Amino acid sequence: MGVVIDNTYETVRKHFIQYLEANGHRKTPERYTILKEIYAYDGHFDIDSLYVKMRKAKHAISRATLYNTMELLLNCNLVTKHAFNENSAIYEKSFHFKQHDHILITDNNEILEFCDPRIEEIKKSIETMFDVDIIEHSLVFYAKKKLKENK
Amino acid sequence: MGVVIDNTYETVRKHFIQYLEANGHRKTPERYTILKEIYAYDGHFDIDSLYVKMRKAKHAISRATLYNTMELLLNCNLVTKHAFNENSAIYEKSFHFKQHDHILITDNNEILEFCDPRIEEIKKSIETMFDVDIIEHSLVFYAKKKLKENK
DNA sequence: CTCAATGCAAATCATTTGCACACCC
DNA sequence: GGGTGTGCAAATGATTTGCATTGAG
Repeated sequence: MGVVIDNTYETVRKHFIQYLEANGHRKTPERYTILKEIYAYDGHFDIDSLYVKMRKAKHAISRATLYNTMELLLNCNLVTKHAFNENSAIYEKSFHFKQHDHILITDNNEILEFCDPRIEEIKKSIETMFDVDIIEHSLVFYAKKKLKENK
Repeated sequence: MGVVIDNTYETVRKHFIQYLEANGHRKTPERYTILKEIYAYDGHFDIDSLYVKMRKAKHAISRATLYNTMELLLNCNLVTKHAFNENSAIYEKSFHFKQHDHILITDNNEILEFCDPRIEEIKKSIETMFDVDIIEHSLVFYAKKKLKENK
């Protein structure tokens, strides 16, 4: 019961290779390294965190290459990009992961995830009402943790 | 039937004055000018557009002051700030306007607005499920206009 | 008078770009 | 070999900051 989803690095790498070949991009070691490090992340990350991670792992990969490669990974849907805060973009790996939306705990910048089918319904209504095709959406709740009642 | 809502500049100005006094901020002419120009806007705007508008109206107000004042106006809920695109922030006046969410038409960066009560329901579910208080939310649909069927 | 607010210019920070060199194809 | 990809450093663009001056209270 339930679909077995395979998003191990090996599978994801194959997907990336397909994309690179289909679009005439070179298969450089840097690109694989970046993909691997991204898929080793548990949650969300920004470019600077990724850059530091690379440095610690002794990979001499420049920021320019990180930005370049993120563009490729976005195009083949292996990562997703968010603009939660106005400063730096936040990314997360996204291959075969269940689509979800986010809750930002403003106290500590913690990021939670949730799925709610009603968003899909709203989306359908909007498409009909405005005669548009919705390509994607972003729903973020900004919240505070409820204080424990120590009555 | 229905509540009469007053968001003329005069009323909004009173609200701003209350806020300034309550927080010990000075009532400078620049602040009133900025509020007035913002409320003369029909839709959304960014800081640069506002700056140019000021210049054309012969108001010698610096960008620094614009940024400062936006902060005050955000605090007293007279404007709302969005991060639709990752570059520059987008603002809109918000006093006693019906809360709404946005559709971004990616072809031409047009911004549409909609209200859907189901978001409020989702919000309540999330608050219960995660034991948090949601302060605000942001829902954006990125869409393309549907091509006319000329069959 | 005093200190917060302003205007200007310089500083910052994420991201982009230009260019010489490296290496995938 | 040829041209894309890379690293580096410089450029960009939005926003912030430092500081001398102004003016609201």
